[in-house]
Amino acid sequence: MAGIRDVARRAGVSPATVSRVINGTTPVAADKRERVLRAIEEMGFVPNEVARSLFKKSSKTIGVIIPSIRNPYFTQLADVIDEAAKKRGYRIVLYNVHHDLDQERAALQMLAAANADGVIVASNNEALQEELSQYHMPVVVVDALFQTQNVNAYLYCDYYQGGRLAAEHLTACGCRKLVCIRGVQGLYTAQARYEGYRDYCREHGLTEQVVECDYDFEAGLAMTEELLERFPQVDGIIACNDMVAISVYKILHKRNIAVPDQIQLVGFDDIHLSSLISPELTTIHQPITAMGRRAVEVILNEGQLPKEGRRQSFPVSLVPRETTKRKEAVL
Amino acid sequence: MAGIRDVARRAGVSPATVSRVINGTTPVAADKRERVLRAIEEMGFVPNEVARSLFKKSSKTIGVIIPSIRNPYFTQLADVIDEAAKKRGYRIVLYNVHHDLDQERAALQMLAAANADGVIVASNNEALQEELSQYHMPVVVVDALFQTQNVNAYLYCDYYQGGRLAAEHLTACGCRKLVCIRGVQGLYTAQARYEGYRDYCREHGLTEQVVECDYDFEAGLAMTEELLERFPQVDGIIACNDMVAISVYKILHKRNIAVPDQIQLVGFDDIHLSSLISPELTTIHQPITAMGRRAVEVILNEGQLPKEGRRQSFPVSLVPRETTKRKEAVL
DNA sequence: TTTAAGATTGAAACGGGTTTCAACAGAATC
DNA sequence: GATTCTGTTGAAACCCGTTTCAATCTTAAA
Repeated sequence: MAGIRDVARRAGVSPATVSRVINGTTPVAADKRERVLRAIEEMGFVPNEVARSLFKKSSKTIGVIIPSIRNPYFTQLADVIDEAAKKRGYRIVLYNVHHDLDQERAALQMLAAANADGVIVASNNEALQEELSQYHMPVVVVDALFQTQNVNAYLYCDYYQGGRLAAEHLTACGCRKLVCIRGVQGLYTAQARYEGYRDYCREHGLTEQVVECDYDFEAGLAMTEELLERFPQVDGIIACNDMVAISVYKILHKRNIAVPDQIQLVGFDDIHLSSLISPELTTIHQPITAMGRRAVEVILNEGQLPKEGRRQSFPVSLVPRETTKRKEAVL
Repeated sequence: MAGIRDVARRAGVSPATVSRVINGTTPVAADKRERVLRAIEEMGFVPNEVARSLFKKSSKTIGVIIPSIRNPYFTQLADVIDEAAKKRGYRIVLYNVHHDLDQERAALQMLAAANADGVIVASNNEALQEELSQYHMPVVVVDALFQTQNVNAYLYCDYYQGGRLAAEHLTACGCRKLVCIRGVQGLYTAQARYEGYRDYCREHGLTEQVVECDYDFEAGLAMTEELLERFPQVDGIIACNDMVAISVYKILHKRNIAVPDQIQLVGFDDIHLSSLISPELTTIHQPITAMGRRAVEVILNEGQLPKEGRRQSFPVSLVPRETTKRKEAVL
């Protein structure tokens, strides 16, 4: 492994000069630059990133912490962040913390110890929010919202409006017995969706019917069975996310319940998959791409940062597809 | 940011002693150890991982290079590797190289420069195989196979057998006009699957019908249209992977072609998703979990390493589900 | 021609743990 | 009591690019 001193010796200059050639920090005489470049080429020298980042206190790395690599919502987000980061010469380190607080804490600590230039956290552990500021690097929380101010930004969607839209759409499509599968309590993202649904129901004289479910499909499968047990007359289901919606569909399909004819279904997130499966899933679109890109901007301190409360909300929209009847058809 | 020298001062010992307490490399007198631990606690000291890895030339990191983070096959693999690595105190750094040779080369270089302890490559660029050995770290190639020997191991499946199994199953289920959607030529994994299909056809007097397609679903959608155009009488389709199979189903569904009644369908990989969608996908199972775990073992040099040719093949199996008719039903 | 200003360059310090090496203390052996 | 061995400990070197600082060399202004 050739080091910068080897290159320097071969080129007949000092290590400092080699460094300057590599980084272009200070002009170097043309002939020396030439010799240095040739030596680098000949020796296949690649500067050691560890040594470099030890001094610079930057590793050109952005940490991305996601609760599950199995949920396409998060991999899609990670993909967007990855692309945005690479465009600026940064790389991302993806930490899959399996919804586990300790793993998340460990990831944060590792990132701090690895001189990461920032962390994007797509995780909901309120317990950790307090600790986030002690690491001296920019932190952006995506898809969650808390009261604490020790984070550079919260990027989230108008989940409340999403809940409303879903309920409204199902109603417009003819449903009268809506059931909301809400995410586990305590999560803002889950709570807000539910409240949107709840308020819409109250305003329109519909009965609230709620079950609670984790964000993954195993939970979705089990919960759907229970849901059908408890609410046999259901004609419209709002799932807490697309993966759960897909599980719901699976159970309905297995039981020969026609979608959307007997029961209509709305998901949440609008992951790619939801338009790829058959039938295509009606869902609430989250601007994942915009959120991911924004997260990178905030980390790298570009453009206008969110001021008041360090929060930035993104709009959601309903994407009508095949698991609900077309509104026109209903009229 | 407290450093080891700060801790040492506070505990009234030398930095060397603090280091010894942290790493347990040399016995330290009980009272001093006590003072050091207290100082660490009080100052919230976390050793700087960069400095540590600069000296140790190890960063407790395993690089994982995947061609696409959108394909669940790779994220599932990454998840398994992640779990196996964490169990041993290593972390993974996931590089999503978007099927791009330059990005892959850059990832490798970064990993080398970052003192990674090894790299698991799930990518098929033969061009890169030659370069792999120049990085002085263990490299394991998963889901690919080449002639070069400058890699610690190749872990792959019996794709050929997979191709045969798929053809055999479809035939057993009553299909006579099989079409194979094979992956792009030049990839061993794609070639072997195709050859299994081809040989089975030849042995049983079936006509070979082949189209070629990238491994992602956009390509799958387009290719299915073309396939139906070129082979209107098709009654059985073998897709190069599950994502493509899902796209195929989507098009068939859209055209009101019944699966499995009119056309039967077999995927490849057996990603989680294939049993989650409706109808559940009949597919060729790859032991992703076993491969991922093995990859980590090889990187960390545990257990018996593959000897002859540094290759290790894993068996595949056919998982009959809902996109093919049950064999019994046919008999 | 002289002086001030600017461009290059290398020696050495630096960042922050880790390890080597020599020194010292107390214990065991003769 | 002298000697050897074992257990502890700190000073300093080390890992390897980067940067500071002062020195050297040009070039331009006076």
